[in-house]
Amino acid sequence: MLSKKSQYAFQALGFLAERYLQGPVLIAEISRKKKIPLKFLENILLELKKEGVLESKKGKGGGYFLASDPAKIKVASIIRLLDGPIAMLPCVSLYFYERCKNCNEKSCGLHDMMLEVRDATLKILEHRSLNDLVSK
Amino acid sequence: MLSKKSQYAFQALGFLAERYLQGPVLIAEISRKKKIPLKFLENILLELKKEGVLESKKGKGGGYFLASDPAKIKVASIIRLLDGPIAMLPCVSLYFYERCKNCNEKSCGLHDMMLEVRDATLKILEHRSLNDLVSK
DNA sequence: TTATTAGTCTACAAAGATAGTAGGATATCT
DNA sequence: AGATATCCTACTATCTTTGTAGACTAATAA
Repeated sequence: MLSKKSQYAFQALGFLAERYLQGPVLIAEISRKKKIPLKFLENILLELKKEGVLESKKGKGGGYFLASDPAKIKVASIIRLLDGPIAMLPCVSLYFYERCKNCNEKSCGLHDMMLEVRDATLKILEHRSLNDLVSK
Repeated sequence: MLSKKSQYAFQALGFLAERYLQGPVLIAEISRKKKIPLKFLENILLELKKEGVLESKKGKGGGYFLASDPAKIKVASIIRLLDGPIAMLPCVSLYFYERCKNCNEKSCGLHDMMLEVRDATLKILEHRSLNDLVSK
């Protein structure tokens, strides 16, 4: 399951995608509209900023906004930033790979199965962007 | 990611699938062959027994064995028993469903996306059995 | 230049999950 | 009775999750 952090992040990012190119949005507004605990949201947005997903402006008229076109920001990449691996096993993870101790990957049924799951999952998540979070 | 518990469980279940109908297998043997901490494995197998996946016999000549044909035991059901939901969001889970507070499911982009992921995942895991864990 | 606004940063804390371990109780076989 | 092997409860240590607190910094406007 996605963590609360990721779930909140997607709600916030969806909101920011709707407001893309319309100037900075206050943390407090996102918090209010999306019912996300303010201080928790602060931390999440800050993290997304450090990872280059968001930009911000301080002071009056400030707030957060997407660093790039929402169509270019993949859902898969956000999950990886905040929750880590998408795969169900370390030995089938693209970005967080770790070797299995006990099985050799050439002949491990579980490995093959989870590789299939990973591919099916990424086929979806790598082709969905923040624009897909915007309700039409 | 699957927990260590699930990962160990699949190794043990794969081993028991290979030995199906060949009599009880000792916890100690599984622990040794699959390099799983003995006492941890005890707990896992006991849980799987309580859930009806395994049966056991005490005393000399005892041990664990599959309660039914490995071809009939779905990988998806084992994950649910030990780790809980397979879906990435509570609101798209079949067996652990919980309503979203903030989004309505009719028009939530994330909901739709994660529903797709769930379906793609289950399409694989619901059609794989313990026999698929046995190396050929 | 001072007050206000709004994000930045570090640290902390409570609760829960994870990954085990310990040791005695119970059932079964010889 | 004694050996074997699972059963069961409880415990612990560590990590992760889900936040909260409060001081700091930057930008704006009066």
